[in-house]
Amino acid sequence: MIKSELHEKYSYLFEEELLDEIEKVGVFKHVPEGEQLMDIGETIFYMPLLLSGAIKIMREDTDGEDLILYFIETGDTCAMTLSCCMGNKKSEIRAIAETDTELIMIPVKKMADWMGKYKSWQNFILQSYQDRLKELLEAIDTIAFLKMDERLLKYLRDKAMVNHDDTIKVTHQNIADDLHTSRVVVSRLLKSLENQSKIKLHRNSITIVDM
DNA sequence: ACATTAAGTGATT
DNA sequence: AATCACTTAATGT
Repeated sequence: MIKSELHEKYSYLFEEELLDEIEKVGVFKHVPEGEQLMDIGETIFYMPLLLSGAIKIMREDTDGEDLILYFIETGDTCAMTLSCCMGNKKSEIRAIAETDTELIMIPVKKMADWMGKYKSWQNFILQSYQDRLKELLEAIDTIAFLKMDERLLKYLRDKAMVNHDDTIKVTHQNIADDLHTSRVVVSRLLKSLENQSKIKLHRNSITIVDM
């Protein structure tokens, strides 16, 4: 079961021997929606390879308030673990399962081995690093340059994307927490987005009209 | 029927 | 955009 899923999702990236090694040392894990995978300051021992689902990556401000950075999906890995093999052992971010997620945990010490051994692994790591960096820059742009209503719309679209569903199950308060603003502001902006026919509001859920 | 939680709104800073 | 204060609507017990 693990084997078939692993091959299905990663055979286009990795050669057979590497897939076999991953299978041998990797630990399969199912993470239910909402569960925290990693917290700020925690030591990283495993690098996660996503098989299905999505994970929300959050940063924390000085008062302990959260702010969403981005989502990672199937085929992605965590950039934090990548910088880990360069000496950083503690996580700078918090990771929470956005949906039910299946992943394979690979011991961090294997990463360095495989870097020299498998070209495909090296490519994957470098590519992931690049992807994450790009997403981080995008997150900065979003926070710095977009107005709240644009941020909100982007958030909703991203969320719909990773959930593969244009109806999102959230409360206004949940959104406010993720975007680091207040519930009242979210309610008002959502209302105006609804008036622009971009979304439809229901209790505990929001439907995106035009993707 | 009542309590609780989510959402809507005016006014103020 | 944040906060307060209050209202209204939906849902659970």
